Amino acid sequence: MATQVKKTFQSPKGTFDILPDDQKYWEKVRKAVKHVALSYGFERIDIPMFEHADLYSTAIGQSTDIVEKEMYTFRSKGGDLLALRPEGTAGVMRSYVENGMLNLPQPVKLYYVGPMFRYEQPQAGRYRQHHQAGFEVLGDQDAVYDAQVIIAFLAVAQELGMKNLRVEINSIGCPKCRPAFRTQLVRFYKTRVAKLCKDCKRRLKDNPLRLLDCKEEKCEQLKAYAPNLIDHLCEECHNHFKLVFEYLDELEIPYALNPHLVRGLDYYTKTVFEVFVEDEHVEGGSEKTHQRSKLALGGGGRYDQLAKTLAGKDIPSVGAAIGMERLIGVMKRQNIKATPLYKPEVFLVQLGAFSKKKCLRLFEDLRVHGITVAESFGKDSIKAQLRSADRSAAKIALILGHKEAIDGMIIVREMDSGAQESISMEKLIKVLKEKLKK
RNA sequence: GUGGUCGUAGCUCAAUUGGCAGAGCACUCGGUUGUGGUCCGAGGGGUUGCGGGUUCGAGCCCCGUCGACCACCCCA
Repeated sequence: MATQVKKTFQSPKGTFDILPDDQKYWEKVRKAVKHVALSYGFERIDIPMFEHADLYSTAIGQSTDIVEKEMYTFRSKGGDLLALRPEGTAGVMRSYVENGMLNLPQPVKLYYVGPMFRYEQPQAGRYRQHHQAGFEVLGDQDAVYDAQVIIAFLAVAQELGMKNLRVEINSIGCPKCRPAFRTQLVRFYKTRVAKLCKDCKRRLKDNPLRLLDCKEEKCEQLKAYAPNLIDHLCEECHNHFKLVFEYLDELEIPYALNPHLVRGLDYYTKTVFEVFVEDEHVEGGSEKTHQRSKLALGGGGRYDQLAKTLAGKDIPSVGAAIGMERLIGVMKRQNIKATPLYKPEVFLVQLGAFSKKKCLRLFEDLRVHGITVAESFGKDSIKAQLRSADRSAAKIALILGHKEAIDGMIIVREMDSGAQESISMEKLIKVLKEKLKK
């Protein structure tokens, strides 16, 4: 062997392992998403984790941050320019068109769960590989679905027992009314350029709508006087927006109109929303102070223009995505419990080579009867095995000594009380099922 | 991409001015016949994130680098 060069491997920047101890939270979230999705009629779809890169640049927009600097693009050996998916909606729409879902009864409701990839500076709750659960309603323009997507989103959080949620909602208009508004906005800010922060000066040229999203103090002040999108919606957008409110009100969903809410993806039209949670998160590197702030759990909106951009088709749609890492982070901070996935019911203790072989068989018998068995076959001493049994939290230990193995008997020990009895092997399954109330 | 704080055992953290790298928890084994938890004892674990430099001597000082966290930016 060549000289050993020490290299300590770390998971790549912004990625992380989901360890066994944490799986229970992920399982709980996946279960809630699945249950809610199916109960609202969303069926599962799985799309590739990479697509042709131009699918995203066309769908999301050339001048968005995601496309400009956050995409993982690479060339395949065949020369195609591909990209790891930075979000789910574009791929779902591509699949809808490609698989002729236009011929299904409309709308088509789909949900997905899986990793997304963005090349960004990581922070807590922000990763280069993160996971989203998303709902999409494709092929219907009715405002009722804008509301339903929001309701489904909240239902997931509610099913998990989450508190302090708030929906912020806005309408960013459509190609009929937005350009006129944009012109007006630019006109307003052009006379006040001097008062803007340097980022907003840039935004004024590239993406004026985002001016409304700035958090700088001086820009905040200007915003108060800036023209409001919702005051300049065309009649169709206005009526649509009003209906969304009416549907949310009908179900008494608490929401707040945020006229400055703008989302960073080009494909949105009409309704946009984000769901926030009042969260306690750590601020400051060394001096850790806890500060309450609102954390975005996810968001979404209507994207009636996306299919036109992508395929020249008219497929009005609306969707939302939940950030799973953030959801789980909040669950932990709100002390929401998840039950462990692995809970052995009985622990098998073997003594001696003959017994060990018999136990291997017994393990199979118990397993096919639906009893979860744990073991530490690698250990020989009864002491070590019972210690493992104790830590496994199994209710019952089965002890098969050499003598019992020959006589066709086995010792059933209740771990809590320490009471134990020797019974014949034939009765074992029956006795265990009684004790475990199966 | 820019700036700030921080990296010591699996985890939580010590180590005086630059002077022998430690503790608790966890893990493994033992406390005499085939019985766990409590208790007692022992053991395994570290190139102090990594690479250079200064120094008789570096966990500590300097430079670089990687990573985590925070802010900007943006978002989930």
